[in-house]
Amino acid sequence: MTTEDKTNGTSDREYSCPVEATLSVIGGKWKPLILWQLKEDVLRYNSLQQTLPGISPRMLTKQLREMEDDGLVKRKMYPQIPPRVEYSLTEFGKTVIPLLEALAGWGIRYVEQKYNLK
Amino acid sequence: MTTEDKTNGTSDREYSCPVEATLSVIGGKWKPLILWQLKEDVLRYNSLQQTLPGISPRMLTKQLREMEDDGLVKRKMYPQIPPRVEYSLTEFGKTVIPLLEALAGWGIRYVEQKYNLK
DNA sequence: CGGGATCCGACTTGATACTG
DNA sequence: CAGTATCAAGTCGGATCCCG
Repeated sequence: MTTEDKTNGTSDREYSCPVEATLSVIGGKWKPLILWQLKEDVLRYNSLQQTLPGISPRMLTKQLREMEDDGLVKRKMYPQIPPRVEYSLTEFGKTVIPLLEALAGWGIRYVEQKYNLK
Repeated sequence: MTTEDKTNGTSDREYSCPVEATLSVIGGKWKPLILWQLKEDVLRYNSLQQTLPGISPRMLTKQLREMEDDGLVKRKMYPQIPPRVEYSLTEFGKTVIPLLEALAGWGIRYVEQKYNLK
């Protein structure tokens, strides 16, 4: 961590609008997908990577760390050789699921109206 | 409009996930704010610009056009000198408002948990 | 196995000046 | 008034390669 490369660094930001705050938390390219995978499962790093089509380790780690910092995701590591790390949603993290469902629901209607009526 | 500059061109994209689709529509930096302003008012270009703190004309136009293409915003122009253009939400556009409210609601809880519990 | 460190290109946004 | 045109800067995500 030298000149860092923080992406959505949600730390110490001020939000003029709470919608912005939410989007900065779930708006990462892979975050919705990751959250969705963790919805009802505890998953290891590699399992996550396999369920996500084409995510690079860099991105997976980065987005997981950010969501960890934001209190959505819990990281549990077992000090073994080889290491074993499990990711899961925190209680607070689970509160985003309905939000994701709402976003998905609207997205479906959006796609419909776009390709039927236009 | 020569070499084009399309940003979130939501045209002809394929979404593996409907959440992505939604975010591409409302995820622009100023879009939530613009939609919020239009929630119950019809506004002219300049009025919009004045209610948005620090948006450049370029961005305002771009995001409005995208939302117009996506069927959220209606643009009505009166061919006068000087010109008069009014922006408003379409019926479909109004369906995003509850979504924005949900996002805002969660954002508020997020900020609370972040600064109280940490 | 679960990452960290680098480097880079593409996309997104901003600042400003100008115009029908 | 309601935008365009242009140029510059910032941000995000991807590709590797390497390590404990």
